[in-house]
Amino acid sequence: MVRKGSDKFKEARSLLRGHLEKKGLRWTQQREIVLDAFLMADRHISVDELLVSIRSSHPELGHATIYRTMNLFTEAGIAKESRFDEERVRYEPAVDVGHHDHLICTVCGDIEEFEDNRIERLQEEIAQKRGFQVDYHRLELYGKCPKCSN
Amino acid sequence: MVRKGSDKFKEARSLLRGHLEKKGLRWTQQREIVLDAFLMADRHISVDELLVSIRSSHPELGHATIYRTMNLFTEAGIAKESRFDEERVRYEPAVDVGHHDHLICTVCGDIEEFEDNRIERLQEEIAQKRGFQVDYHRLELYGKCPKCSN
DNA sequence: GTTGTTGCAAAATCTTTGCACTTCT
DNA sequence: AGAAGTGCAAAGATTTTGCAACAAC
Repeated sequence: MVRKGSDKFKEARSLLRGHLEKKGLRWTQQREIVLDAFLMADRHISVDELLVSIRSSHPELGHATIYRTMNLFTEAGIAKESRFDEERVRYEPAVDVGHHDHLICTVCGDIEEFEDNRIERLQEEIAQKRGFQVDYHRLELYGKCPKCSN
Repeated sequence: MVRKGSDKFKEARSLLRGHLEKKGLRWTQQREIVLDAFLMADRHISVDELLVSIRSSHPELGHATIYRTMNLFTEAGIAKESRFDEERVRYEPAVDVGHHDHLICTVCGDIEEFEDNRIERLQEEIAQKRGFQVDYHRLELYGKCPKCSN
C-alpha cells in the first residue's frame, strides 16, 4: 500500500514546489488533491478514473482542472503520459521509479512493468547506426497475462 | 515509387476480396478508391490526410466512409493501426512487409522502420519469464533524425 | 491588490452512428 | 428485390479553452 508519507510523495511534492516556484505558479488545494489521488492510485490511471476517485471527497473539482493539473505534473516531471492502444491518455508516476517498459494483458487490462538493459543497449545501437539520436522510447508487449491465458 | 500494378496492390486486393467474400460484404468503388489512396501513400497516413488525397478526384467521398473503410482494412489484415504519441490513428500497410518497429523524429515527424531479431528474442524471453503470452508488440524510438540533429 | 487558478460551459478533435438514399449481387 | 454501403449530419468521446468568480501570494 502506498502511504502519504512515503518517499514517493515527498519527492513528488518537492519536484512540484520547485517547478511552481521556477514558473511563478501557485500551490493550490486542487493541485494537492490531484497529486495525492494520482500517487495513491499506484497504477496507470486515466483522467476520468482520477475524477471518480476524487469526486467522492471533492465533488466540486472538475475534469478541466484535472486535465490542466496532469499537464502541469507532466511538465514538472512528476507524471508520465502513456497512451497504450487506447484513445485516452493514462498517467503513471515518473518519480521514485527507474525507466521501465510495459507488458499489457489484452484480456483483463492488467499492466506490468519490466526493465531490461540488454534491450536498451540494442535500441541505442540501432539508432546510432542510422544517425538517430534517441530521446526516449516506448516498448509495449501485448498479450495474455498468466491468469488470462490459463 | 509505388505503382498500382505492384505486388503490394495485388496482394492487398486479393486479401480484401477474400475478406469481403467470407463476410458476405461487397466490393465497391469507394473501397477501391480508398485502397489505392492508402497503398499509394506509402507512409504512415492518417484519415484526414487520406481524405485530402482523395478529395481532389472524388469530392463526394466523405470521412465517415474512410473511417469505416480503414476499419474494414484493419480487420482484413491489409492495414495496421499505429497511434504513436498522437491522439489520432495512423495506418500503414500490413501486406508485403515483415514485422518492424519505428524510429520517429520528434522534430520533422519523419518515421523510419527497422527490424531487429535480437530484440524480438529478448522480448520473448522476458515475457516467458513472467508467464506472459505475447500476441504483438510495439517498439518506438523517439528522437532526432540525422537531418534534424545537425 | 495582483495575478494565477478554478469551474463551468462551450469549443475543438477525432471517431462512430443513425438514417434516408443508393448501389451491389 | 433484398441486403449492404454511402453520405450527410448528428452524436460520442476525449481534451482544450474562454471567461467570470475566486484564491494564493
